[in-house]
Amino acid sequence: MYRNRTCGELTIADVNKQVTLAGWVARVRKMGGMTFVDLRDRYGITQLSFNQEVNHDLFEQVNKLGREWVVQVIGTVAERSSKNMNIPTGEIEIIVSELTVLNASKTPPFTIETETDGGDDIRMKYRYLDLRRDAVRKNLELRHKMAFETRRYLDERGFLEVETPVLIASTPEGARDFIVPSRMNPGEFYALPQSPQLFKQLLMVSGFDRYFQIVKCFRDEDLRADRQPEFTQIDCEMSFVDQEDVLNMFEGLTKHLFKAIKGVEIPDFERMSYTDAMKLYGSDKPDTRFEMKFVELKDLTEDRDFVVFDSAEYVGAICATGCASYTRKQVDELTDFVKRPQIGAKGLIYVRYSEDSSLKSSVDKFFSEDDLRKWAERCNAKPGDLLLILPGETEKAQKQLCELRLEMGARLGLRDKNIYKCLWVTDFPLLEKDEELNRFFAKHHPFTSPKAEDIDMLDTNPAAVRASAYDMIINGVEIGGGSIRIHNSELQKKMFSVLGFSDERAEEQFGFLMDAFQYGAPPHGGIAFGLDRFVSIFAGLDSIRDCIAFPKNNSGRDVMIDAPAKVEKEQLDELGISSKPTN
RNA sequence: GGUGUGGUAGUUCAGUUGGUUAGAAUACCUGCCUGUCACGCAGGGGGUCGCGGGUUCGAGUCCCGUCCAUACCGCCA
Repeated sequence: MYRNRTCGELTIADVNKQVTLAGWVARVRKMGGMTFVDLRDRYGITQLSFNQEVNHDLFEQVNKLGREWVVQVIGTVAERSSKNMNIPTGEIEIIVSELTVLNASKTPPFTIETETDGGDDIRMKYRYLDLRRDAVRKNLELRHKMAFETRRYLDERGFLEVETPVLIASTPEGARDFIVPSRMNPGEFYALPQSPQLFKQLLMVSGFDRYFQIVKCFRDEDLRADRQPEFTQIDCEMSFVDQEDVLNMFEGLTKHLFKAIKGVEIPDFERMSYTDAMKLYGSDKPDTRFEMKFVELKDLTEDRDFVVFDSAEYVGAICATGCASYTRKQVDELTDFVKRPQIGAKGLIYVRYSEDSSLKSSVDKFFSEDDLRKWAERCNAKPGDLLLILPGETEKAQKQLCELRLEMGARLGLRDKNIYKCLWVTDFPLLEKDEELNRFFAKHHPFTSPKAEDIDMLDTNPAAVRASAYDMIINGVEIGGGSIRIHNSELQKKMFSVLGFSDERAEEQFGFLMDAFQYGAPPHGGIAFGLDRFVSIFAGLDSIRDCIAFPKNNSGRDVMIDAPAKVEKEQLDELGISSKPTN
């Protein structure tokens, strides 16, 4: 037996007990005639105490220990003469009688402490050491709890977890697929799933009316702080449901997770149509922790010979509460912010609504104080506020104003990580037009059902057709999304035709689905959550990498195992693949 | 593919206008220390300034190229 207790559980109640502990040497403090060792496992830290006079040989032995050595000790729990109330085990220590080195360790490249001195790069290379740190370990524990509570909630409601294949076929729409060559079928390839979409719909046809799966998905696209090439979804599907049923079920799941894990009661989610979200926040995933909604000023800005406004399709403003005192420098910073190429505004117009009720703007040459007052009234501005105005082509200006709004929210401290605002965005457009290719793409995916009342417009005005699709947004992060699916083969065929698929191509790619729909497909719909993002929100993380045990870096590399890597020519030959020499 | 930021000791960073032998903290090693818990004190070792080229009497510092990391844009049904 290596141990009978862990390093996080012994308290004053255990005094005089003989215990066996095993763990890692976190720190050795040599005091001359005494040495203290912090012994660490994933449950905590327990202090070991060694006295030169009590056991000279043992004392010699302990003074040879280095950081991260793995040791086993047998000893007696004792009350400390000087206590450390900062740690749970701080009232006791182990008077060690026997010490066994189970394994020595090289000095780690960075310190294994809550506040490590290691940068991202080195921590990823030695991720197995990074994971010893409690900050990182806690994220994985949280992740486990969330997955566990999700399973509990869904199981209690009759959901079955069913595994779907990882080696599937590539499909044309959506993200780039990861491709896997088939040795037994030379020249042919599997693809890794971007989601189990088709399989879960087929499971509905099979009668598994409540399905879920916590499942890895794969997308071969560039990475971001919130995007990994392999990521985990809580994938769900239900039969005999309408949109309202799905929303209620998974609003319930979300509330359950908040309650069970964070002890937070979340009120009923706000709901917002896609159109409103775009109009009021310039985003289909608005951060609703703060208002600062867009206000349209176009009609109030006309006929003053200010060409910037007159030529603009849209003039939008946000009201930054209490920011009238912003200095020239601060306003310039904001101007530079919106002029960055990533945002691309030409400039920023401001109106300062001073405490003395006077109004001053960067466009005083064209507008009277009365004009400005009308703007301020419409924005519901009070003395002391600052209006920030961006003109331009509607979609672009709204996007820019959205970035500015988020920046202002951050500057004003309105994006508190401990506040959670949950939101359903609904009524997404079914289709999105690619102007270059002059064809429509599915905004969600090609299996999303149009709203019943909009189906007629599929022929006449496809762009106006709304989908029974919905996203769950928490604090401006897209946590999940789903839709009611098409379950009728004729409508599905129609959808493919609107998307520009020939009958032959639709048949070739998705014939099995339309076949299945002809064998009694029930009405169904579902949703998928990004578990990594969900955990990150709960943990207050900026990057999903911190809640993934072994994440990829920005270039899609695992720097620890050094993947991806070249393979032997023999392997390629066997697969019938010729390697293209690269420079 | 693009834009910004960064790359200096094991690690995290500082390094002025281009000017002596490139510094600090921490980690590591040695010694002292019987109640520490970020122990303390004294001493020591440790550098291809990412890489390549250029300008210059002289480059960590300026210029060009390149690689890597990172945030974002494009992309992500």
